[in-house]
Amino acid sequence: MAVRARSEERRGDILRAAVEVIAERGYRGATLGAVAERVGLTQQGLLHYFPSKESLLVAVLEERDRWDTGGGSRGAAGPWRLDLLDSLVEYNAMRPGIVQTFSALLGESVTDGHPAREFFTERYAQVRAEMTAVLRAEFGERLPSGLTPEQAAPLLTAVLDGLQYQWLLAPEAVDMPAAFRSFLVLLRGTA
Amino acid sequence: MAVRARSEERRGDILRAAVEVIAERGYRGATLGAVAERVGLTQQGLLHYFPSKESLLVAVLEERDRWDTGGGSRGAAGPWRLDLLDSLVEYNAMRPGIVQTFSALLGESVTDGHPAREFFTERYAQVRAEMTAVLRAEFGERLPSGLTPEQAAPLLTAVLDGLQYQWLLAPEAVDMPAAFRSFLVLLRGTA
DNA sequence: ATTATCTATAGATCTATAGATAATGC
DNA sequence: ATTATCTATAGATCTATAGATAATGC
Repeated sequence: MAVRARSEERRGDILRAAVEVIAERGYRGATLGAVAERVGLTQQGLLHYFPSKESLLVAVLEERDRWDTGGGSRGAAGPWRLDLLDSLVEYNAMRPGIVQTFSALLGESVTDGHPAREFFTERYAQVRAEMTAVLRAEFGERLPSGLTPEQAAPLLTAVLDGLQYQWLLAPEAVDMPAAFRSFLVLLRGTA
Repeated sequence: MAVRARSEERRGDILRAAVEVIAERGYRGATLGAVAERVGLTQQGLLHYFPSKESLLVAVLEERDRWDTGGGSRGAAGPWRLDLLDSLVEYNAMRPGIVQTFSALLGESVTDGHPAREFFTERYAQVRAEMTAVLRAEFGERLPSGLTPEQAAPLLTAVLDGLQYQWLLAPEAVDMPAAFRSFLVLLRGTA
């Protein structure tokens, strides 16, 4: 039990280090050696915990999934509300590292045969469905603009991602939370 | 003159091949050998035209700039209109390769010290300024929602990028041009 | 002369496998 | 026994430099 606990701890350390290194260099640019060094292991020592580079990426993505769906503020079915999304954006604005990791991975994932491609494809289908539910809960079948929740959901999703890139590239110039609130004004039809 | 012409042609071929390979593997994953092979050269032969991998990337980005600013439909100062943006999105939806190249590069560019980072930082500042001008031309100082053009411009930009990722990951599920038109509905306040 | 390409190769890395060694838990 | 790590290393690549060779334009 104690051993298992220590082992789990080690894996957790490695995952955190991997998230950092991916933020800095992307998945393709990340090396097992760089991740290992960050937790005080040799590259071969790291492979004891994750038998291949791809298995490490998969673990990072799985943790992300748990974080997304297990996080306290909502259940897996997602009782998100627009104002909670707002808080999420504010929260993200305080964690540039994680935002950078997943923005880099999303970008890479559109290339052919990328090991995260399927993850993101499924994830976005799910996010669109959730956003549709949020919008329906907030506005019913029609937003003030006349759009349906199904029409607005991909836009809401796109704004979240697109703002992240702009903010990562120019954090001084782009106030991500304020911009997101402006988008909510747009959805609600008026200030 | 004939030599210069042939040389320029070769460089153009190499650039096109580089755009393809970057779409498939990103910049970090792209190899000079893969690009060279696509134009029937050895890797060392390619280095005669571009002395380093980074110089090839720079040339790709410069060509993109020329394409963006030199394209027939507007001058460098950018007499864009919202309905022309609409056409641009439709045009992009027919060119998944190029969209993939620049979406992959944007994603990579947020990682530390990426050679395209400065390019994208400057480019987005410029795009936001242009979008602000477009919105001001269309709506004046206030959109129907009450937002200022400055507030709406990053959102317009974000939607363009975010929709591209969703579309690249699931072209069957996401109708990018239709979604963009929905966003225009949102900006205009009503259908 | 200059331009276009090629062969050879140095010098770096990277992932992953093999196998040894030490420490831990029954 | 099992777990945790390490050293050694095979096998692939990759970028970039050096220098030869052939072709083109004065």
